[in-house]
Amino acid sequence: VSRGSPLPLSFYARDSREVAPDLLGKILVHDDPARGRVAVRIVEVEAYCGADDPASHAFRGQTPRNATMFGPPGRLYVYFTYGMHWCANVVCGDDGSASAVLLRAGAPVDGLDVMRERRVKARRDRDLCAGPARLTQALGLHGEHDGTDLRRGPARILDDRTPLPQPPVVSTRVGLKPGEGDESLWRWCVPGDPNLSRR
DNA sequence: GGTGTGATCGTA
DNA sequence: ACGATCACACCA
Repeated sequence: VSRGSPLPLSFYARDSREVAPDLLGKILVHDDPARGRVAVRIVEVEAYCGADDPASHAFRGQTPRNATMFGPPGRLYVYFTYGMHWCANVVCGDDGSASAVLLRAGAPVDGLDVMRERRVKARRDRDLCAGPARLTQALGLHGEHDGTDLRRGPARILDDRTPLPQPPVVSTRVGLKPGEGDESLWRWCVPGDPNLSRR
């Protein structure tokens, strides 16, 4: 089901606002040695723009937590928040630019049974990956996957050249404080997809 | 469908 | 103290 080719480094080595819409429709896979393969098709993303973006973890400079953001593109930046959730980003741009794309939602395509076990609270399948922390939990990703090379695994992004059903729709980012970049149109999603974090 | 609130702890 | 969130209660 989840097949495709890794994306070239040049795909990731661009501004996150260019990479973000291009990530829609791509396959995010986690080949867990213990649980097997789980995979989703990416349907919702947000761009975070390094030191210039007050909403970005990179805004206040490099720390041990966000170091992966400041590294080379094509890696996974996984962070812990609200004392209980993990969220995952794709590192973009040049080495040191700290540009990244938050993965906010996916359409499950493989390993549905394992996702349901990991996300016992999900009432229906469309809740499995509808949200950044839900997606990360369903895929079985956490702190140990911070820094993963997305062209190598165990977490990877694949392109199976499936066209989007409709062109991406842009909107404002979710969960930001007023005045800290909340007005920027840096969220993209596949319109009408049932797995979005907001309907 | 919508809104409001508590959980829970690493980070700065 | 606060957070790139979630689940649940409750109202419509």
